[in-house]
Amino acid sequence: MLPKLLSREFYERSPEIVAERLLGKRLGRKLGETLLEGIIVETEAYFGLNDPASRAYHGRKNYNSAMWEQPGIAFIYNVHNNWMFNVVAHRSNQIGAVLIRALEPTKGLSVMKRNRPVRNTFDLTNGPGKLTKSLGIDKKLNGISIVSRESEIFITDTNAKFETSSSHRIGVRKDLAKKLRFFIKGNKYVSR
DNA sequence: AGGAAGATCTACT
DNA sequence: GTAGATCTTCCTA
Repeated sequence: MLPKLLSREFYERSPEIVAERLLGKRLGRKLGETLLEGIIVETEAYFGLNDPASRAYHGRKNYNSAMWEQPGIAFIYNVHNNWMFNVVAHRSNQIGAVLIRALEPTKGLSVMKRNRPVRNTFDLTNGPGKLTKSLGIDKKLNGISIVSRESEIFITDTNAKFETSSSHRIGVRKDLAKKLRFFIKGNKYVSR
């Protein structure tokens, strides 16, 4: 039996809830015939106009418009020459996204290493810019749906059990009072 | 034309 | 652990 694909409804909740619930889920990336896969081990939630760390803070622009659109699509943008992969997540008529910060790679490691040559397997996907490089994700995939099995990127459910923890978001200049970074406790692929 | 950015790498103490 | 260079993308002017 195929693992259960996360539906549109999964993403139609506050980014904070979705960020926490995405931990332990399986992220699949189809590259032609090849399937790359990893477990999501670290995420961050971003809100809209009231969140100074959010790409949406300064209002809707060409590059950030995905954050206003339908939950369950990819939102990809560049920072310091690194692509950031986010999933759009918010309640209806709101704004928000979840940044995928780190994965534990499970399938297609040799292809990932070709995309991003590193000595140590731990360095393959333990940061937001690293995992997009390893998985071959860039702006071309901005706005694609990830709630169909035909998608180039999709996320499936697992029944893994683990402990989670949270902290303030990494690298942001002005963070909110809430802790919006979530990670799997003790996982070796968490970025720090 | 200039600047800022949710990062990463390298080279250190 | 921390500091500095990086040299893309998209913003504002």
